[in-house]
Amino acid sequence: MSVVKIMWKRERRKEERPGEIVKAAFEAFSERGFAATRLEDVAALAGVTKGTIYVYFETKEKLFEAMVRHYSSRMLADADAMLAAEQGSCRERLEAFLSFIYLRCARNRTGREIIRFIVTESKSFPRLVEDNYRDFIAPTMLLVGELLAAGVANGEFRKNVTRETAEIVLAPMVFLSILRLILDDGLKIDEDAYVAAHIDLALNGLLAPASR
Amino acid sequence: MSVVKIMWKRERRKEERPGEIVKAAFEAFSERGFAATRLEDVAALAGVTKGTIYVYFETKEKLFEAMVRHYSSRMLADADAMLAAEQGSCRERLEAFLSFIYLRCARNRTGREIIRFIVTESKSFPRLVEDNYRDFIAPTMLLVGELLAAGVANGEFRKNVTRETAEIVLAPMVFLSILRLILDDGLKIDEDAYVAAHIDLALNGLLAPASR
Amino acid sequence: MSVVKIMWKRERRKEERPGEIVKAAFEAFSERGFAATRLEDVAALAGVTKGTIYVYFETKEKLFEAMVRHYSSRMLADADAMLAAEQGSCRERLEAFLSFIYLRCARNRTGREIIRFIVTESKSFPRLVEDNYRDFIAPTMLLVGELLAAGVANGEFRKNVTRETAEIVLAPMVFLSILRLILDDGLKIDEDAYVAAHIDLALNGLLAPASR
Amino acid sequence: MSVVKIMWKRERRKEERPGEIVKAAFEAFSERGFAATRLEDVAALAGVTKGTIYVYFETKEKLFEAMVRHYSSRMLADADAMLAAEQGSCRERLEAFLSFIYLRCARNRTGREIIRFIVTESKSFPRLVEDNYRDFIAPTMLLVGELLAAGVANGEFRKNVTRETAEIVLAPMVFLSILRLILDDGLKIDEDAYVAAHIDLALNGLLAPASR
DNA sequence: AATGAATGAGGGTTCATTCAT
DNA sequence: TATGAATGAACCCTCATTCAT
Repeated sequence: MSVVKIMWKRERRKEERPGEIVKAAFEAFSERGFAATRLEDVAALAGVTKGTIYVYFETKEKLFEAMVRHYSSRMLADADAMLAAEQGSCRERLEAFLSFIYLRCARNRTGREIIRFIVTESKSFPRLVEDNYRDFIAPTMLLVGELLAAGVANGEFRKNVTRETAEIVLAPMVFLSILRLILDDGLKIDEDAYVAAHIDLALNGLLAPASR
Repeated sequence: MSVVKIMWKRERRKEERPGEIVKAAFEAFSERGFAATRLEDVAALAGVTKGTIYVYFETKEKLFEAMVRHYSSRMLADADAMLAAEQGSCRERLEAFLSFIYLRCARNRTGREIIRFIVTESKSFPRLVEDNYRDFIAPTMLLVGELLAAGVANGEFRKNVTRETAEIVLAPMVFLSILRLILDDGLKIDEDAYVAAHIDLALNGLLAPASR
Repeated sequence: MSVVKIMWKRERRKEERPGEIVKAAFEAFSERGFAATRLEDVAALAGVTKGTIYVYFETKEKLFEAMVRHYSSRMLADADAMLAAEQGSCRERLEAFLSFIYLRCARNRTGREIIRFIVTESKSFPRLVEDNYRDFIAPTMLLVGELLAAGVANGEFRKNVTRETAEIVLAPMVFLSILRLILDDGLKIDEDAYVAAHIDLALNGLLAPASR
Repeated sequence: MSVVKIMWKRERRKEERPGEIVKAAFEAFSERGFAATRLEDVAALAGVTKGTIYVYFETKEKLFEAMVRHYSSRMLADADAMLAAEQGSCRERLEAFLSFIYLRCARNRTGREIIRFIVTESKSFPRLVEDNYRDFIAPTMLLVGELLAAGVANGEFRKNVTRETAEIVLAPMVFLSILRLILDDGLKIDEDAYVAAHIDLALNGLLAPASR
């Protein structure tokens, strides 16, 4: 394949190019952040030259935004449907949702890197935060909030669920993402055990029955 | 008289310069990240010129590292002492420790920005993560882990505390930091209520007594 | 039927393409000068794509030269014939020629822009000047010079007509062109009055009869 | 001198640098026009590196504007004073003024190149035309207009002096400038004879006394 | 003949770093 | 010690040109 490639000086692949460049941009920006990434690196990763990037993207900023949009767009997509589809008690539905979101965010490199982009570039790309908050974070919190409220209503959950509980319930997932992001392969954690511990703690708390 | 004054100013400055530059570096790097920050911005904030920075710091990288080291060094310092000093039940000590660490990290801009630096520059400054993990994150987890173990041992806490529980217990604090970092003043959360909800959930869990 | 039509369009296009490109080149190069004009602009104005230009012209330079040649070629064409055809006194013939050349150069956008090209690109395209001087400027001066000489010979004109008089007689026409070029619509001059004043001054001079 | 220069890797000449760069800019922009001139050429001519230019000028455009402003600022400066100081008849004062302005514009390379800049870059730098028209061209025309009006008033000049006469009287000077600009050393004209012929024609016209 | 995706050399601009003062 | 003029490597972006279709 690469031999053929070498023979073809100019490959014309209008359909595929943008996708390849966005993918390369994801890898490059993940590796070094927006400012420190050279467009030449993106180009090299995509197997094109610098100029080609500008055929499809106006500026480095626009490429970055397009890339984040591409990778975050599919995130919430079916979360809603998934939660709606889920049957059973609120507890079961919460467990299912947590498992689902772990899969989508923490245990999925794409999800983790999106989180990194948001933290890393929130100052330079305020829209990145705005969009993600509006389209992903806020709706997720809302979903969980409604689930919690339903649980309180039907007596499954304790009455002291508050406005902040959703954030607190989801926090361990974000934290695991962060730990993976900064420690990479250095993180020695059994993720299944982590998720199980998370669910257990969220549902049952630390206190022994006797202590209550 | 004015001669004496001028000399005084110079003498004092000599001592304070590095500190002023480190402070300026914190502000500048917080605002734009490492790569996008110009040494000239740091210099302007410090009230000196670019050249002066090189009197005290070899490179931009060294300045960044020195700055992070400076601001994170005092973090753990007294956490240990504080926890040791704390009396009372494990539950009380945990509550105290959580409050303490919220104060130190999430509700303190310096702490939050250190978290951002770690997430933002972990790839470019692996030592930053290594040092912080070794000196701060790991010890903190260890402290909490020991506290939890003690609570289990004396019957205060449930028996299913695991290796991962410490991370999960602390996660909401990190998540609050992240939310503040990315939403800045846009975050409409009552932090006292958040901390209270966090402690309540960690101790009691979601499930209503009847559901258990 | 539509097939025939389409073929017709193509056939006709084939003939017209170079002309359309040259026309577009004139507009584009007029607007921004040689260096600052992008071939893409020319293409867009011509209703073709960049590649098409290269079907007809080897380089940007060659296109520019062809364009200037095209628009300046017809300038002198009939000036000679016109002057030869003109009957009457030398004074009448000079008046006729000045009116003619105003029409051709100053009051005609094409003529003005050619003048601009010559001034603008004389350094980068020495041939442009050489060709225009040889084919247009020099012959024009010669024509006027001969007319002036004839006038001197037959007693119509004063005897102190010199080698430089032709340039001086024609200068106001060039100056008007320049003013139009740089002031565009901002030039508030009655061109008819200008031409009349020019002819009057050239023939009669400033001095009142009494002063001579 | 150059030996010394070679030994000094970095010359610090804050006072002289901007002037040297402006001078180099004049040479470079004269030679190739704004768009085709590389800042590196300017730097080389000024004996500095590209970066140094940006110590003193924000952009290439700003440098160009500063350069034109520098070289055209002194043009009108004393023209007014000169004309006011001039004694004698209107005819003598006009002759003196024409000689003066030939010296300032046509026979002075700086003056000629300013004229070229105005023609060349009028589209890209409208301010260049505006400023020069307001500060130089319009006042010059006004001066000459007043002189002509005075001459008409005192009977020296013919009564048919009009609004356009000033332009026509000055045109040969501009035309000589243009010819020099485009033909450079190729222009075989005796400038003294040209000026003399100009003045003679302007004053006396072409027509022989008998023809009037 | 016409297209337009792809190229890559080159230019404007930035900025960490140096060093004479 | 402090300065800031000067440097030059490097980066983003442009655009004339090529060439497979």
